Amino acid sequence: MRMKSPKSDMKKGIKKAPWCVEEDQKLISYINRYGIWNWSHMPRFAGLSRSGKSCRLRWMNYLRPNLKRGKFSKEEEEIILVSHSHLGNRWSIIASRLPGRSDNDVKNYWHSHLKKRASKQNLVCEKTEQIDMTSSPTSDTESVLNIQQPADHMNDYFESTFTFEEHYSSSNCSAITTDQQFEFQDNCYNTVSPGTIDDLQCFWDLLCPVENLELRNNHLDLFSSAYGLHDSNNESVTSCSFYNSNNYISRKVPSDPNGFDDGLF
DNA sequence: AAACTACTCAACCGCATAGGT
DNA sequence: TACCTATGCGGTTGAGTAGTT
Repeated sequence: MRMKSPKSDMKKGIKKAPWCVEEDQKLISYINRYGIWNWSHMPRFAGLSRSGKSCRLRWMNYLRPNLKRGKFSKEEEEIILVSHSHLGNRWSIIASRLPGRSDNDVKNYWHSHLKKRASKQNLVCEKTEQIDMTSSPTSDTESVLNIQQPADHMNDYFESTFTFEEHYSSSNCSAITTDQQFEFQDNCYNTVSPGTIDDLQCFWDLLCPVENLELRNNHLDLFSSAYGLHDSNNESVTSCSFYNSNNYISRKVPSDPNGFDDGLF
């Protein structure tokens, strides 16, 4: 929507205008293939005349999988209202309680729909009353604030890569129960990735253009992994997440690299 | 139908912070 | 320790759209 491009901004050949379909497709296909490893270098490798910031914003607010479009539900409105009354304008934290909504969405919705309503109901957060994160929530809001706690834990674990909901959005995965959520959470905590996937990604990113190589498997990219897990038989397994152009898929495979034989490497 | 107004929301800006050198 | 770079966040802007007169 913002169309103005100050002359100073044009110096570096960085485009500032609404994204077109072609640009979206370039960004999506790049991320599908290589994942998110460096926003600032991404535009150059993806062939986009955009800043890394702009690419990140476009992806986070508009292009990433499982973003909800359309109207906010009553429940979502309530979560925003109650959360804002305690947290103030901490949109990213509030948005983390609303799966599929970006902080920008929540912020816009607040300003356009909820601000007036909240002030009428005296729900606007006073600066002096902003929540002390170390204190317990009051009893009347506790239930609302706790609704998304399991998802929050998972979001913390996966940080900027993908959310718990996205992780389980694959059509290959049936509905996930609360017990399964906690089981997954317990499995994932305290595990440390040796970083080999990142190393491999960088290696390919650097080598492919130079050597004119193709990844052996470009329709199913390894997205993340967690080592040091054990299955029900106490066998050592590695939890791997893949992105197959449409969905995230989670699989547990034997930790022994020799047992990892699905043609990826 | 035209003009005006209010609203929506995509996108940019500036700042704070973290991590690397 | 200082500096640099990358990232994330909240504030703000302004074109497009919907509603009203």
